[in-house]
This record gives sequence, structure tokens and C-alpha cells, in this order.
Amino acid sequence: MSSTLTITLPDGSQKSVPQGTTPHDIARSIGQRLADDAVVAKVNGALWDLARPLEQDSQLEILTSKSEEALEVYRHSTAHLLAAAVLELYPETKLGIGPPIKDGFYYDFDRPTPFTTEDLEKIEKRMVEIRDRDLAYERRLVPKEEGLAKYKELGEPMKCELIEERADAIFSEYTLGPHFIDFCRGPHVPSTKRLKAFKLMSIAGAYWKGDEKRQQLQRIYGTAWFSQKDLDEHLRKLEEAKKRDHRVLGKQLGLFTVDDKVGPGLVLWKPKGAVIRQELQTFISAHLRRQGYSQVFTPHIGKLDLYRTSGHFPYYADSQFPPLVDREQIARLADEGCSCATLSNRLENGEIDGFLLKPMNCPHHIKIYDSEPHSYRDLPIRLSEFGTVYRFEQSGELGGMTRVRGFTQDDAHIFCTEDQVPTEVAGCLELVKIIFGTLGMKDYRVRVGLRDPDSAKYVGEPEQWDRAEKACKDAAQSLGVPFSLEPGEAAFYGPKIDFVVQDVIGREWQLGTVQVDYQLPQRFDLHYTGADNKMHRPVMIHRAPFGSMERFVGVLIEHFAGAFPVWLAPVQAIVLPISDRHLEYARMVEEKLKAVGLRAELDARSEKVNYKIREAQLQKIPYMLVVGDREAAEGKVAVRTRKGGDQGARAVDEVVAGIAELAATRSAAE
RNA sequence: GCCGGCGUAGCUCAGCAGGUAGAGCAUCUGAUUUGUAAUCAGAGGGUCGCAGGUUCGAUUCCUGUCGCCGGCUCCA
Repeated sequence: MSSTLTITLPDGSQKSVPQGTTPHDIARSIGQRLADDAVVAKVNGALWDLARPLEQDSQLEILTSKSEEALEVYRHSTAHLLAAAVLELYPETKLGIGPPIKDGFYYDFDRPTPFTTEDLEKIEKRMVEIRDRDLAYERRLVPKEEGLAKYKELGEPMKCELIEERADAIFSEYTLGPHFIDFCRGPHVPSTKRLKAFKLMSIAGAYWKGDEKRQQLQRIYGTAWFSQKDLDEHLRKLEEAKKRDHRVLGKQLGLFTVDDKVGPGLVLWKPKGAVIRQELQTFISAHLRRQGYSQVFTPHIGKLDLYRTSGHFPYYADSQFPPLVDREQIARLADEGCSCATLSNRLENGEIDGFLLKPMNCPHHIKIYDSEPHSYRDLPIRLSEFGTVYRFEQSGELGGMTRVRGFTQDDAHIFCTEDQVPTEVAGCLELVKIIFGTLGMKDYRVRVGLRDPDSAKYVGEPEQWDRAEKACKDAAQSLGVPFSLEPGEAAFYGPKIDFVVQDVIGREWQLGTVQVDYQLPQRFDLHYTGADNKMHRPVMIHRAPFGSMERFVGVLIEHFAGAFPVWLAPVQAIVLPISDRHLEYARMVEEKLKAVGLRAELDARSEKVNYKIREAQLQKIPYMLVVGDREAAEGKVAVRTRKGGDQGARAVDEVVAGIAELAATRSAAE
């Protein structure tokens, strides 16, 4: 090894520096400004501490606060600061892990007593104190055995577990001041004084290693930014997001409600929410007719045996409402002294029959297909239904309209030949594209869910899976949008293509889905007569472009922040007479709106027009039509839009026709 | 399901070292007849989520329960 190193900078220039030179030295040689702004370095593509000496000829990049990667390092360093503060205040605490995440970081702690909100304030204060001590993040190398012994002595069992699992023979650790050490790959910012703006946000339970069988730790979430300004901006955004939360807007706009007495996770659609849902259903129904779907209706329950055949029961018994067993059987079992456990066993074994609230629509549709023989000439057969299904989601998961226990899928099942699969899947994807396009939803990602090779929960032969997965991948490819392949995300009967969007707090929700299924046709022994006059097995495609109406509308409320385009708005126009003497004219305007099928209201209260406007505005009604003496005299209305304000007076008929046009064309404009 | 927080009028929220509750908005009544984001006055409205316990006395403290919120786990 030579005693000088050749360092290549991003602009291609090269520097010869002696052994032992650090990225920070080089930054300083380029300029003090860069040295001050530097957060971390990148050496041959890998993140590297600024103070860590370069070891060989390298490509070197100095990352400043303009870099996303630097921000991650910065947040990770803030997590260490949090851990150091917690250990100072509560020395009995054991450390878990503390990674950076979107907008911030967390650190997991094991401590017998739970952290409180007041603790959070104390901890944050201590973090500031430690920050002001200007402690360096110092990297040290430790041989594995020695390190293990040390962390054992420190009483850090989780760290020991991590070292055993992931540490190299010599691993790195970082210290902060004389007492704090953390097994960590790094890198970090040079010193705590660099951490300008952070805030602890919340405490939550989290299982060690995400395994619900392991102990539950206390996770402290925080957010961290390069400047106070960025932090303030982030907090402001959180406030904004709260305002467009569909649970808040759903209440304010009177769209839906959930009632304790009815049950958690059971959405009650109020008239205004129902309008939105109905409009969406009408919208998609037109496309279904065009694409050759047939409408069917099926009941909400089916016999347990149906779901034994489909494989839903008892596989997913935990996420279903308990089976419905008839009175006579219950009485008989009670006489026998049958325990709950025995009952559920006997239900599983099929010794007792009962009904299940349907967790999916497919078995019912399959039975419709199977109710008559089919020729290859009939295929594809596309059966659609807005079918309501019931799933017993864990109580901690429920919320708003996005995770519920009863929901209506815009479901359909396509029965086709294997050759027809690509065309049919493409047709399904086209539908999803039309929906997302019409609604202006651009921020979605496409996930191709493949089976997890380690899991035994899937039914079917590997060759079938391979073919189905290929069909999905090909279809996603031809869709022309970026997609990710995600093992472990398949349904138990087949791979799927999902459309995933984020809600206002950044949680991801699956909306539309297309799933290829070779299993159910087999389980139900479905067939059709081929051109060769032999029996063949059809392939099934499950698809729901909206996914569930509840979840979709929930996400849609947030997407539009409650300000629905004209065609979806529960009230499309409201007539606001200025005084009582304009009421008659106002009624005439209202009638004209209603005559062309618009949803119109009249605010006939003896309130000032300002007041009426304010209310209509808060209800996010797209059109406010103000009528007073001038308008009544000239056959006009003064148009005010919720977004553009006062638009001036125009002839009534012209305005009515204009709004009707926007509604009819499902336009995003207003 | 697990961890933590919360639950006061229709809504948003205040209050209580334990002495049976208060504001704004909404509602109702009356007045006002109004020109682009809140007219004025008066009135009604709460067994302080529910059930136990401690106490002379509980909305306040304790326990349980239901529900909501944030995470975790799960999501056919």
C-alpha cells in the first residue's frame, strides 16, 4: 500500500493525499464553507463518516444538507441522541434498534415502566442538553467476542442478539460522550451540535423484531430536520393533513358515520356519502356494460361447506365473523355440554354445519357459473356484483372507512380460458386506469404480489403459480407504469396486481386489485367444453377496480380534501337569495337546476348572504348562485365558485347548462 | 389481539387539591330583509362513555368494560 492516496471527486478532479486523510480534511481543502456544510461522506458509493480516515484510492463525494441520504444519516444520529438521553434519565432501559424513517426516526426501548407524555418532554429537553455538549460520534472497531462480552456486561441483551446475528468478526460501534455506546454500522454526523431541529412525537408499542411472539418494546417516534424552518414546515403539514383526514371531513360534510351500537368497523353511509358512492357505481357500471360484464346478485351468507371447498374456512377463521349455527343444533350441543373449543373444532371438521357471513364473493359467483354447462364459445364469462363482504379485522386495526369489518367490493369474476388471461387482465387494468385517470389520482403505485416461497399458506401447484405470476408480471409490464414485484404479497389462491395509495398520514392502502386464480376452479371442479369436445378447466380472474367502496371513498375524500368535482359533489349547486323578496325567483332557479338532474339546494333562511356563503363554502359546494334584485330583473344568477370566488352574473339557463355539462362529462374542471 | 393515550351538550373544547358542570358554534323562538366567508337578543340542551369500588360525597381517585386515536402485529 502506497503512502499516498488518489482521491477522485465528483467533478472528475483528483487529489493526492497522505494516508490518514479524512473526508473532512478534503472538504476543508476545497473550502471552509463545504467543510461546515458537510454532513457525511460517500466513499466509493458507500456512506462514510467525515472523520473516518480514507483507506484506499477512492471516489469521494461530500454530502451536505441538500442530500436525502445525508438527512437519513442525520436522523439516525438523532435517534442515537434520543437513546443517549433515555439512558441518562432511565439507566435501567435496554436498547433495541433506532433507524431513520420517513420524516424522522424511532428508537425501541425495553423498560418495565411505560414512558409517559411527560417523560417525552423530559427526554426531549435532555436531548437538547446533550446536543449542546457538542459530543462527537466516535467510531470504534471491536472484535466480535470482546464486543459481545462488553454488551453483555452493559446489560444489553437485544444488542447482544443483534451482534450475534449480524456483526462481522470485527464490528463497528459508536460512542457519544464517555458513557453511551451503540452497536451500529453508522455512519453519523460528526457531532451532536449538528442536530439543529428535532421533536419527539409519540410513544407506541412495538414487538421486538416485529414478531408478536417476542416481548413488546416501547417505541419513541421523533422527527428531525436540518433546520427549524423545515421542522416547522413539517409540523404545519401535519396540521394540514389532519384537516383533510376523511374521518374529520366525513363528519363535517355529513358523509358517513360509525356508531358504537351498530358496531365498530361498520360504516353507515349518510345521504351525502351515499350520493358519492352511487355516482361512482353508476360511472363504473357503464364501463362494465361496455366491457361485456353481466350483473348478478347474491346473498350475504353461504354455508360453511361452501367455504370449506373454497378454502376460506377454516384457513381464515380468525378473520371471519363466527359461523352462524341454527338454534336446534345449538340447543342440542348445549345439552351435550359442548364447550366453545369443541364447537369450533367440530365446525372445522365439518361435523356441524352452519353459515358464514361471506368473506368474499367468489364462491357465490362460482356457483352461478357452475349452474349450467359452458362451451368455450361462451367464454369469457364476466360476472359482476357490488358485493358486501364481512371480515373480522383485529380491533386495533379498525378506523374510519379505510379499515372496516363490512365493506362492498365492486367485485367481478371472469371465467376464461388460459389463452384469454392476458387480454382479460389487460381489460381489468384498463378499467383501473380509467378510474384513476377520471379522478385525477396520480400518486399510486402498482404492486405485483407474488407468493412467498417460505410460506405454507398458499394452495395450489408451483407450476400453476409460475404461470399465473408470469401472466401478472406481463400485464403489469404492458400497463406502462412502474411496478414492484413483492414476494409474500400474493393472495392465498393466486398472485395479484394491486393499486396502492397513501392516506394523509402516509399509511398505504390497497385499492384496486386484479388477481389471477388457478386454484378455485380446481377446488370447485369447474369446467367448460373445448373445441376438441373435451372438458377443460377455466381460469378465474378476481378483480375490483375500486377495491372496496368504503376504502375508496375514504381515500377519495382525502384526495379531494372534501371538495369533490361537480359530478360527485353531494350538493352541486346552492341558490342563495339575498332577501326574502328573492325567494320566488330563487325557487325558480332551483327548479331549473333540478330539472336537468342536478343536485341543488336553496338556502331560504333569513340570514345575510355572507353567512349563507360561508356555510356553503365550508360544505365545499362547487357552485353558489346568489340571486338579488339585479339578477331577478335580468333573468340571471351571480355565480360564485368555491375555488374562484365571485364570477359575476350570467344568464340562468347558461349557468345551469354549464354545470350540467361538467357533471355529465365527469369533468374535473369547475 | 398487543402497548400507550383519550372519552364532558349535536360539534370543537374548557373545568374539577373530590362538594352533582361552562364557553363558542349549531338548534329553537323573536327581531332583522340583508350583495360574496359568521346580524342581534332570548331560550332549550349534559345521570361528564358504561359498570363496580374507595369516600359523608365521585364527572374528578381506583378497578373493570366499551369505544375512539397513534403505533405494533395482521390484512384471503
